[in-house]
Amino acid sequence: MVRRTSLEGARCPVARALDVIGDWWSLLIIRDVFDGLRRFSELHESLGAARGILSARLRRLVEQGVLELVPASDGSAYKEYALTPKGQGLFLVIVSLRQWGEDFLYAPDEPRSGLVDAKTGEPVARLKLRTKNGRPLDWDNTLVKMPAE
Amino acid sequence: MVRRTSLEGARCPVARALDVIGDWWSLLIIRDVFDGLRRFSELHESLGAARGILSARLRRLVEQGVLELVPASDGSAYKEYALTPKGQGLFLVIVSLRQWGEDFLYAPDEPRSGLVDAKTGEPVARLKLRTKNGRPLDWDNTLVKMPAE
DNA sequence: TCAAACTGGTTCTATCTTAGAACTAGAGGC
DNA sequence: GCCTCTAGTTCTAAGATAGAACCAGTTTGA
Repeated sequence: MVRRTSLEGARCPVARALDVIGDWWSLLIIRDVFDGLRRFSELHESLGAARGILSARLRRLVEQGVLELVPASDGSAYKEYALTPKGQGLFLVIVSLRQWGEDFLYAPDEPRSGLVDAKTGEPVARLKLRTKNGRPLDWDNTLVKMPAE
Repeated sequence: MVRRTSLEGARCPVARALDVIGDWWSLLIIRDVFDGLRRFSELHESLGAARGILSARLRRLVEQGVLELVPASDGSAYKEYALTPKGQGLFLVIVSLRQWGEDFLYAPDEPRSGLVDAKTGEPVARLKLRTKNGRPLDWDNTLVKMPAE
């Protein structure tokens, strides 16, 4: 880790989250696992990260309970990486990053990939902020309420 | 930057997004700006980042069009940082990180902050994945469709 | 008015991380 | 059994960060 100041005990959930998956490679690893890559060598080839770094990141993600090592699905004696429920919970983080990237980081006419319903091919809708009652909300109409303490 | 391999031209929007805001400090800076902090000294105090690092990150975020320098709102000759539309687009990324952090990074009885409607105090709902038609969807029923090329 | 303090940085060095290559132990294939 | 593949570990050079020191322009206040 480069940031020597750990955010582990921070009051802010965003800071805590970034302390776990806010480094250079973790979210890309997790994206690849969501995309079906499981084995060390697959991840190494896909990401191009140095093996030492990849190894350290995977170990940390396992320690943090985001990934777990399970027996390889091809029946060999090797292991592969799988998302825990905690790791699966990161899907919307990936989706929000994807949607932002599609909106602001592509030339207007540049071809781009898109997330679709695997069964019907129907595109996934843009994520939307709503109140618990389902009323749409903009960011400038929100505020963070601190615990009563 | 630590990652020497730039992801700028990557085909994947997640990779492009992380190339812009995937470093150690950028998302925390943006979170603070969403929370109303604007001035260099406010951000420095809130984040505890070294001044040199904070300065470099802010400059990069301005270059990337995520933040912009505007005249300070107190009428002084100083400037302050504000979110551009591109920066405002990151709100759902912050919200998804916040919700994940609240779900998985807090002890069950630990007090936590929450995002609410500023006008009514009504809590913000969990983000939910849906198809364009509004049908709820789980992560394991999605796939990434590549452009026709 | 003019010195002191504040703002918003820049620059410096020691320390830590990363990239990339070389090396290794165990599993599989022939 | 021998060679290759898998999944790492270890090594070094190069690059990034933390924290302190420094500095120019702005504001305060006696």
